Amino acid sequence: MPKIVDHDRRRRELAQAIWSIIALRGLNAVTLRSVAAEAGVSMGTVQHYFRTKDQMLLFACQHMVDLAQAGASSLLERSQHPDEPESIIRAVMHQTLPVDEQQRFGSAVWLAFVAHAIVDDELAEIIRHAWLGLHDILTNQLRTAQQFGKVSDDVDVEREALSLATVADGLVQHAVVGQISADDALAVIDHHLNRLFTKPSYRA
Amino acid sequence: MPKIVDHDRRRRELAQAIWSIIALRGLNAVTLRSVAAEAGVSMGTVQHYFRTKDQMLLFACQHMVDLAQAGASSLLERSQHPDEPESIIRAVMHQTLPVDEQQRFGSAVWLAFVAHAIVDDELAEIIRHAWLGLHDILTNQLRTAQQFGKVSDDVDVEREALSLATVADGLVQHAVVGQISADDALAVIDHHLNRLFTKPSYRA
DNA sequence: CATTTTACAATGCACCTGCATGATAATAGT
DNA sequence: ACTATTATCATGCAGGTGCATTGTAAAATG
Repeated sequence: MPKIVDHDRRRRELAQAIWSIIALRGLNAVTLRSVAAEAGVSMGTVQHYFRTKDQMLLFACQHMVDLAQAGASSLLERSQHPDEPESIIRAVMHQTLPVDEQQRFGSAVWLAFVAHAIVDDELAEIIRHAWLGLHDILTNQLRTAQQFGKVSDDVDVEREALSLATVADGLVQHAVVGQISADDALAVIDHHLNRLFTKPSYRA
Repeated sequence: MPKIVDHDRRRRELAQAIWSIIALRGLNAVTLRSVAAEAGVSMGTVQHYFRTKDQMLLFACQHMVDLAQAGASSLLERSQHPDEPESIIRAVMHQTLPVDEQQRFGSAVWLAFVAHAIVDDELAEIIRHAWLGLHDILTNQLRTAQQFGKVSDDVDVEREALSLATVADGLVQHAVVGQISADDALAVIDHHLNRLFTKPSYRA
């Protein structure tokens, strides 16, 4: 095993251990030793793949962003018809909410990263970039929807995209802390989207 | 000084030191020693007013909630005319956003507490209770607005209150991490409120 | 086969952590 | 004035922290 090791793959495996610790015990429970134990390796191994703890956390966050963006990309490609922006936006929004245990897991980790980004500018840079990606997807889909007459030309696409993104993030907060259920969150999202998209007027 | 000491007042002073550390260096920079240094006292003094570090953080969070609720209460009492729910809601929402340096400070601390609440159920309880208070204010004002015909009877007050609260929280995230400016956040809030409140139809 | 490279582990170290203990001084109560 | 109370401090301690060093064994390379 010792020579043919895919470093990035190994780092990704370690990232999952990091996520587990963050979701279950919080960010300050992440130590070289706890990560090593969670991953079932020695501390030296963790050090071998991450020069410092900071870089370890940055990678864990970046990898989470990468996975989310990959999911969004596959979601975009899977939609053959480009005239379904509403379902695409709805799917993207649903993807960010803690609808199942795995997503709840991810939402908790993400929230921890966002909070830590306040005092870690490198982390903030990663998060801002991720948000920009989401923003681009939303604006593109909204513009497409406008072209197909599904969304009124009066709406400010930029503002609406920001609005949708912030609603999702706020809902994640409330859901993860246990204030609301995932269904409540979905209802709010759907309510927003229903107001945004002009329903097909019943013409028979 | 040694006998006539208002314990709660002292704890509130220490809470401010804790907030400073959280906002500037994050939650895991909060230690008995750092709090003592920030407050200009010895570590023993901090221990004298908080039995454990956990209780210290809980008090710091609870006190932040108390201050916010006091601000909201004075805001409600200051409005003589009960038929101004829109301005009240707008003021409450603006109060949560990082519009000035002090609010930015508070928003950062609050976000740190929320994120930590994921793995600290006592903290989560405080936060859920605070959110409930905000929710009550919003629903009450929305219902009042409905009685005065300022808000359509069609809107689901509960859902709309939750929607407003989550929008604010999401905007706080984006603003504190530097993705958007406070003005951007205010614009989104105003946009939401403008859609919610029926404008006085130009009838002369 | 010899050698270099490399994945992984074990350990040591200076520092920090929360918390407990003991000391000091100043006041409140009597 | 004496004593008990208490606010504050200094210090000690066991455990945890990130990181550096060293060791070891298993391949890949020539």
